[in-house]
Amino acid sequence: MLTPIRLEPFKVACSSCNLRELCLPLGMSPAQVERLDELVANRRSIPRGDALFRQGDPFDALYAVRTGFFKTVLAAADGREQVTGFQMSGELLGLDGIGQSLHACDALALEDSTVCVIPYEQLESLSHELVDLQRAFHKVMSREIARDHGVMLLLGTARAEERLAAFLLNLVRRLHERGQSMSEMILRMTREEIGSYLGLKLETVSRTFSKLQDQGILEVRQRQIRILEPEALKRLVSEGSC
Amino acid sequence: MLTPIRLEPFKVACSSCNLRELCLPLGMSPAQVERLDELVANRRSIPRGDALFRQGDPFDALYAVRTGFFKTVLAAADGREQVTGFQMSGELLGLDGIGQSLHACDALALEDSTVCVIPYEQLESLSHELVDLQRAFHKVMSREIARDHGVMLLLGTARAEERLAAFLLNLVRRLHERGQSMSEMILRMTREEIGSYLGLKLETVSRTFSKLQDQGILEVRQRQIRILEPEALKRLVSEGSC
DNA sequence: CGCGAGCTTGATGCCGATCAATGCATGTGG
DNA sequence: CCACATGCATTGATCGGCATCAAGCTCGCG
Repeated sequence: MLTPIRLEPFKVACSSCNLRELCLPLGMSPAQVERLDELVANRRSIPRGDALFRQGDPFDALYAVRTGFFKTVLAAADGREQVTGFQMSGELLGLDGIGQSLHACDALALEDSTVCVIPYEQLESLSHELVDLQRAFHKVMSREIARDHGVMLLLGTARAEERLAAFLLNLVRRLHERGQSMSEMILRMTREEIGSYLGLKLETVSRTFSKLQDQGILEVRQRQIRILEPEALKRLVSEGSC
Repeated sequence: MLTPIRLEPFKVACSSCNLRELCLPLGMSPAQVERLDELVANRRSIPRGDALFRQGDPFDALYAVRTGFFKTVLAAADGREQVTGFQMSGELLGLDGIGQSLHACDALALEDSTVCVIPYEQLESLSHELVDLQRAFHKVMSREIARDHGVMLLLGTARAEERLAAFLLNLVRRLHERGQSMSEMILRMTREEIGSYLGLKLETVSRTFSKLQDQGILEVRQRQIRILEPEALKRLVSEGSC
């Protein structure tokens, strides 16, 4: 069943989007980005809690997060779930669906969000014309693969403290790239969702937050996190369990 | 430093390669596959234990395994390592290097192997001409992303028994697609490498093999594995820890 | 034949899961 | 405006699976 595409009353334009340095247009010339405008003509709004797409939905478009925040969730046969990623503005959703022409995971909005719809067939045609678009797209996919390998390393070898530290540093870096603070953030996801992403239970996530707070590395107030000792946090990641 | 490319005395041709249904040419017309022959002109031999490329090497080509067996390894700052994948004939190596134009992991031959060299610049140009090549390449990358997400699910939620069961079923399926037995295989990797891939210690891998043997599900003789009860093995995977 | 890499098996300990209770913020209806 | 419900987070007590440490074992190979 096709997920309905809701047309917004006004046009989107990559060429005038302030996310173009964080999104697909990265590395493309202004003239080429204008060609992208033909392609990315539609937006869609997703209220908090709703799915952008679900595992098994037919794949016919990629999505770029414009505003808001998403998680992607993979479900196993027996019902267990794993959060495979959190996506913020400028990041692409749906890359894992190309291979089977079906979406491979659920994408759920963690807050009211808007996305740009990138019809995949058209992306293929256009990247056929624009070498730089092709190149940019390949880089996006490749970086996703490299990111996933990093997560596998984390899940395979790191202790709870290190997992959480790496997660927070990654999150705050991406937020900083989007103009927010380097040391403070408001988490969009629950402890349970963090735990699912990191291969931990929510109680462990909560305890680890408390421990990092006791050590004076973080200040934790619900979902408001302030990093007091960024160096100590980085040390946790780079020194592993020593 | 560039890894030297050794030219083989005779030409490689995708169009006459018996791996074309498992490799990049999947889904391309015979005429188009012939165009690939221009591109994939070189082979390289890698003796067992040697690296095809290493983390940080400049990226300028992808590699398709022709014969043999590889592992890819990601190293953390503190020296810990994680095997991120095992690759057999027809599978591509180096996809995670496109994004940074540097190889993101080590690729090591687990037995004497040969690979086809796919110069990346030329792959970009040619896939610019051949829509079906572009499409096939996107699918390969997308499937790698989906595979990685599956591994993340395994690492995040599964117990040792289930991890090993899923690993063995995946391996035997891929070997079967290459004409080998559905129930028997010879492992190319050590217990330690399996453990690294699955986020377990080698002792746990060994114990789990023994347990599955005691249960009559497997017959284990060193690296020779026979699956006696495929259904029981599948049940371990789909029912999780219940 | 003896060496060494890789594998198996046992004993013990620890990290994180599990079970359980309480706390805290937000929202809703009487 | 307060009582109560609900969802999320924190904290404690206990348990269990896997890691760790430590011997032996097997097999291929010089």
